[in-house]
Amino acid sequence: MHTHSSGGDESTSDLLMMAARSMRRSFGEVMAEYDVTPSQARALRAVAELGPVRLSTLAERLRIAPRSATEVVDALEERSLVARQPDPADRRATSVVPTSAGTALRAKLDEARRTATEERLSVLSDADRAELDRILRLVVAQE
Amino acid sequence: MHTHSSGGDESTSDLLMMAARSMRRSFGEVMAEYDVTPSQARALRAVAELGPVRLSTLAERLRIAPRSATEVVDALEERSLVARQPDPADRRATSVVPTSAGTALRAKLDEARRTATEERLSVLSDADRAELDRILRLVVAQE
DNA sequence: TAGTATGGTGAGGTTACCTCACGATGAGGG
DNA sequence: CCCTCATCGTGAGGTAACCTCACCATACTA
Repeated sequence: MHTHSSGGDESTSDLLMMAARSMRRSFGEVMAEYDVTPSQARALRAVAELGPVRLSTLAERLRIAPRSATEVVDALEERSLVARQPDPADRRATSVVPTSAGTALRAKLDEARRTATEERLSVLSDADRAELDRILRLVVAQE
Repeated sequence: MHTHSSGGDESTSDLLMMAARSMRRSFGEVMAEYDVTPSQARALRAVAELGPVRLSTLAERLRIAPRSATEVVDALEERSLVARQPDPADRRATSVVPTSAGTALRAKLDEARRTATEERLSVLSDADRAELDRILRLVVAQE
């Protein structure tokens, strides 16, 4: 059994989960201020990144069922953060585009998310920070 | 602006979130095999750790409303993984204890979780692993 | 002992998912 | 050309995991 630790009794993966959760939590608070739910924020982000995108493609990107993409797009459309457009190439499809308000909010949220999450890493020295970055990249890289 | 990276375009916190998500995903698959939902697994774990525990205390530990603790305990009780007992010290309160089946399942899940999450870290050398552990401990330590 | 606080739970609501069925459209074969 | 079959989005309806609010029984405090 591994015992790499020297402080508490949590395993390395526990620590990773704890760190991630605390970040999620603080970003969650920020999102709440903007009155946006996590799933809406994810979807807005994806739409802003993908430009005009089909619902099915968006669903795939968000790893949710197409039906669920319909729902979150409904919510964003109601807030005028995205708009539905007929896809010129396929009359069955609708493509989703961010409105200017959507793009603006996305930028704000992105900034807030960055701030909230990076804040948690601010205790680290530059060297530790770089080490963490390097090691996590190894972990994430495996296919 | 920080640019600690040398590989992709994700920030360090993004990487951390990505790693955590992939771990959650693989553990989720394992839990599904045992037909236990994530919240049930968390609650079972907490009950097993805390021994006989009041619902309100359990709620606090799980960071959910007392009413929600009632629900998850209902679910676990229905599966005979925990039992409700009258608290001898306070007749309003009920304390929750794991059954032997509950304790057994908890051990299995714990092992499965460990395997699933640690698997993701297995690409790391022992030195990197220890470094990651040390650095994450710093991040998590800030109350 | 009256008044207030606390422990658990019924009732009812929300979010974010899901599956299934369906109508509209597209694409390929005979 | 039309018939079949796949695909696109969505209505209908369901679930898990939360929530608040109201309530009753019990405990604590003055």
